[in-house]
Amino acid sequence: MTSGSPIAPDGVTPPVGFTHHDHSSCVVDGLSAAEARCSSEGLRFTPVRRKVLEILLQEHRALGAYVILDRLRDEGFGSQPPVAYRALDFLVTNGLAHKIERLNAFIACAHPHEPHAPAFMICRLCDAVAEAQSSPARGALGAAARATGFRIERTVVEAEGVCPSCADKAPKKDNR
Amino acid sequence: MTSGSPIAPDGVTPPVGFTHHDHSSCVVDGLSAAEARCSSEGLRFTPVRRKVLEILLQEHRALGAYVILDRLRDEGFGSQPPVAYRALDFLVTNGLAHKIERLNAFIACAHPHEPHAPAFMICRLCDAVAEAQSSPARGALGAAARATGFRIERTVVEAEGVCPSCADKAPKKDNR
DNA sequence: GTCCTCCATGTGATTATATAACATTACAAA
DNA sequence: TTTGTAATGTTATATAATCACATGGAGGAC
Repeated sequence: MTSGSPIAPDGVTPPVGFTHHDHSSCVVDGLSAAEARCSSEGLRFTPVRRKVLEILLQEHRALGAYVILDRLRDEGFGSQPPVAYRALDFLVTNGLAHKIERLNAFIACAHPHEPHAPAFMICRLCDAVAEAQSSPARGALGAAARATGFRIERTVVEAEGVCPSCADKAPKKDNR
Repeated sequence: MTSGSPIAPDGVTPPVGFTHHDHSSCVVDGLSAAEARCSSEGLRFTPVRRKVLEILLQEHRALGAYVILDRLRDEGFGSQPPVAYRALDFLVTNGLAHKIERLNAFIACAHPHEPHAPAFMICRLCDAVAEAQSSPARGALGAAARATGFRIERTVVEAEGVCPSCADKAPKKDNR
């Protein structure tokens, strides 16, 4: 979506989130993609839901529900937890946002156009989160599932580590 | 570890957890493996820690910290949250147990012998959890990490779905 | 347009999960 | 035996998520 993503040597498109990019377009594009999706599917993209998505789109980090709630209050919306949780539930259910289980926090979807199995890279130094695609059915997990007869419906794939810019800043192996 | 694991057609050893097996040996073997590991590495396998691992080993399900805490109290240990959380932290840190992030709950490690990147299959109907191996560096996530320069230190891989025995009981596609 | 229904929002209260801070006790090494 | 360190216990609190119920607003049936 964002223009100018460099193509890595092995042909994989690296995800946005750790790299410099035109961030204002993230917000604008994300909101209009959501708008399109909701109108085409008959979903109600109400002010709270829109505002929550906008808050999430403003940073490539996962935000806790209570941080979001604080910002909602500042904007004049309700200030009780269900306000935030309901909007987040709507966004997650409809693929416009994801929950990062490791952090009990939420992030805007980077690929809101089509259904996908997301995977996340979480920097433990700067908290940046980048979304990539996963292919859970392939690989060791898929093989184990087939071997046991387990039917996979949804996957959580999250990698914790150090993003490139933090690795540059602290070139030593900075294991906490 | 458990004797008699059938080998699936494609050569992958299916994980214990969904299949019938000699469960008493899970507990016994798990405790003695932990004992061995701790003594070889100079770790203190204290009564609370041992009891928590025993509680976890008793079922192939993830248990919340407060469930564990209840059982600890029944056994005469301290009854405040840190008692459970500290023991769990010890077990997780030393690879004797894992946290299932999706459930905010804990499970005994099924492969306590060597370092590994675990993957879990969680049945949403009966709550059974089986541990398999993952290979995060291979596959799409590893490619994305290499493409961005992200250094993976730890991965969370959890699949939610329906285990074979629940699928047999409710053969229809039982999407909740 | 009016009514009606459904869904969304707002609020207070509560439950669930996890950590902080500090005192006390057990262990092991010198 | 002294002494430092790690483990345990307790009180209190922080953080995350849900329940239950009242209110309000958008759209369809008529």
